[in-house]
Amino acid sequence: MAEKPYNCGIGPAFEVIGGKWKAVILWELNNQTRRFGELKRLVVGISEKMLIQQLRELEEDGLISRKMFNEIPPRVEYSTTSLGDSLNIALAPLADWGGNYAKLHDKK
Amino acid sequence: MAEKPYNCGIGPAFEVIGGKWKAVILWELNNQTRRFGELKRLVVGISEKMLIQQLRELEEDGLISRKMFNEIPPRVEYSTTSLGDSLNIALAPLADWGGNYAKLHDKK
DNA sequence: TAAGGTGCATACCAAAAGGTAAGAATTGGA
DNA sequence: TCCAATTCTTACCTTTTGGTATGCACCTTA
Repeated sequence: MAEKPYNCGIGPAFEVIGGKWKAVILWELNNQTRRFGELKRLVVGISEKMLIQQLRELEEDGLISRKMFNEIPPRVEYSTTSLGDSLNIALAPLADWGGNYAKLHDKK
Repeated sequence: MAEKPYNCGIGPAFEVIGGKWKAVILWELNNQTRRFGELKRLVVGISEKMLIQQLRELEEDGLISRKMFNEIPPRVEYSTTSLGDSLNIALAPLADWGGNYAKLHDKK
């Protein structure tokens, strides 16, 4: 998933938050800092490998930032950047739509 | 890409418009009916196979409708349903965001 | 001494998504 | 007669994505 050019913004947006997990992860970081373990619990069904991989890519794209504390056991906190915040705002209507759609299609 | 449950609407939404093409296709149908060939030209880079496949799935999910005319050569027109319209509305902020993001990252 | 909590990394594999190429059906027109 | 236009199908393949399993490093606590 990496093509150009696009005649609208949908293409670039999906390059950044496409895939199964990224939007959900970013959404969990909306307005709150989360530890790695927290995210693992919140994002139901994700494996550690995927979580790390997606967090790295979100970081590379400037959507989230990572803060590491030199403690034992280790502690790492993830939070959105201002760019990530702006994306979350843009995702909100889509999340609403998805919520309604899920209700209509009786997904428990 | 087909899991449940989700704790937010982002999951279901991405089940429906996830992937490389669907959102772009739906976007091209925003407020206008398009023929198959038109879409092929508008959605830059898509193959016929992908276009048909994605159109079929969008139809199954109730987002677009297909009108076939018994003419030779054949003519088929695609347009959004009201559900598809509501999704396009929800996608608009994301498209805006993507447009800005693309500018910032000098993707020509 | 052993086990557990944390945040990773890595190797290997399976599944899904996407791409390429070819062809089918129909009729009008050169 | 042969080709063009249009929508769609099919077979085959490559790439991407995601999943499972395992291990590491460090310290705390039992």
